[in-house]
Amino acid sequence: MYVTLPNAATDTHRPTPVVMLRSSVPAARSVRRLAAGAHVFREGDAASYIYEVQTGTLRLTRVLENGRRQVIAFALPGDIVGFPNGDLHHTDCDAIGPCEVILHRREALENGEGNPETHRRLLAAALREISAMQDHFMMLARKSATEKVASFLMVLFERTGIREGGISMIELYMKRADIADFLGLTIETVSRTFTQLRNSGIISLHSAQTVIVLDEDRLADASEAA
Amino acid sequence: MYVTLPNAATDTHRPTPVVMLRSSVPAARSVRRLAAGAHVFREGDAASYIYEVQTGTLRLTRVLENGRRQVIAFALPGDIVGFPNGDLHHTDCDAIGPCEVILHRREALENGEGNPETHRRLLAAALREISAMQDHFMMLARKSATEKVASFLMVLFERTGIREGGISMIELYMKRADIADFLGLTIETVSRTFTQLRNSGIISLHSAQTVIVLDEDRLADASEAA
DNA sequence: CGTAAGATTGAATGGCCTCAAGGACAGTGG
DNA sequence: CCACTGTCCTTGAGGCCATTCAATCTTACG
Repeated sequence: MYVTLPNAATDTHRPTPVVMLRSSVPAARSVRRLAAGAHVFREGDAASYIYEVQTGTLRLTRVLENGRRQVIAFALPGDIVGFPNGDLHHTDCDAIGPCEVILHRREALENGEGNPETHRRLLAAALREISAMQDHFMMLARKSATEKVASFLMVLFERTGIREGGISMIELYMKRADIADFLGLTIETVSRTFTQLRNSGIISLHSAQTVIVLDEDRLADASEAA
Repeated sequence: MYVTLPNAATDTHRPTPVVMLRSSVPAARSVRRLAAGAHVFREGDAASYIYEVQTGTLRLTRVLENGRRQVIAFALPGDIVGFPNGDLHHTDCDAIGPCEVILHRREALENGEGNPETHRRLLAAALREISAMQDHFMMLARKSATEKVASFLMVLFERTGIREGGISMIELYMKRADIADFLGLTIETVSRTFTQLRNSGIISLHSAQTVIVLDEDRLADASEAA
């Protein structure tokens, strides 16, 4: 998942309904269940598979020797991760919570392996990935802390938000540290920004992990530039 | 071109020698010459072609309605740009100086169009692009102004630097504003950082566009964290 | 209840930005 | 040849936002 721009010309992630997934994936597909915290692959691992998230959330990270870390993306249901560069994976990937992922052999992307439809889907996912990352550049380079956090919540709400009895809520499966490393901020700044959005009456925090969206319009405003 | 990390596990851009390009591109390829400032494509244009830079430098940009701009990448000889998302281009692309680009039909990436070798090359370029952009995230999110500018000069030197009579130099075809929008800084900060590197004796400025690298080791040090 | 991990809040610093002015340089026309 | 002009680059002063360092609060869990 990337925090894209509201006005982006490309609709990067129309969330793929599970039903659609079922029909477009060969019956004999390989599915793996992952416990919370389980790693899918590590930087330097041989890239044998590409992974399609069915349920749960994956986290892609990169680390520098000096400890600085960057969360590249959160992969939500419908997202595809693990595109290789050469023969190796170039990020770490682990499950934030319990997950189900579909495994695609790398060859399915490279030559279709006899299934043109899968080939097309994987290639399209790779190209969509490029576009989404370009949008994400804007975030990291040009947005303020408030804009970043608000954008983050907007995207998360659009993709995994729940409306229930007139209440709009978001479950944050990731920790503050993950959000900070994803947005290029510190934990403290993320926390302060949540507090600020709360004091503004835009959101409410049922718990640290559960966000209630009180005013979607003002959240959208906060995610854009002044 | 992305400013990647020195310690990145992926060698994203082994500069492809022109000779190699020649041999791997079909003889009947389509080449286009571009004048300085000419645009290759604009956001929203139909993506009919993918472009491989042979000579010169291309600039990929994205703009927000409020004027904030992000330079996504500089494309140097050997780089491939214009990967579509859906049927459209999602960035602007123009030539910074006179350029020669090779045109590949979009179908060559999508189905090989009867040439498996070209298909393989384009797909590999797309995957390399993903990896390079992930590295670039580190830059935008986690590096200081000095580290950004030093990294930028390092990459540019590795890819287009000239050693001549014991002198190492870099031609900057792009303006300060382009560098700033690429690194997520302001023009003033980029200029000040150049001055600071000059005062440190790490570089020297023959002109605003010509950088002499006096101390490669210290430039490398400046590009990494403390 | 005690411990540990995560989240929040406070105070102070600093790095980058903003606003503003001046300098370098090429192109143009008198 | 030389002002004139526009563009780009540099430099300065001041302010703000995010960070850093540090302490407290919350929550989960044995």
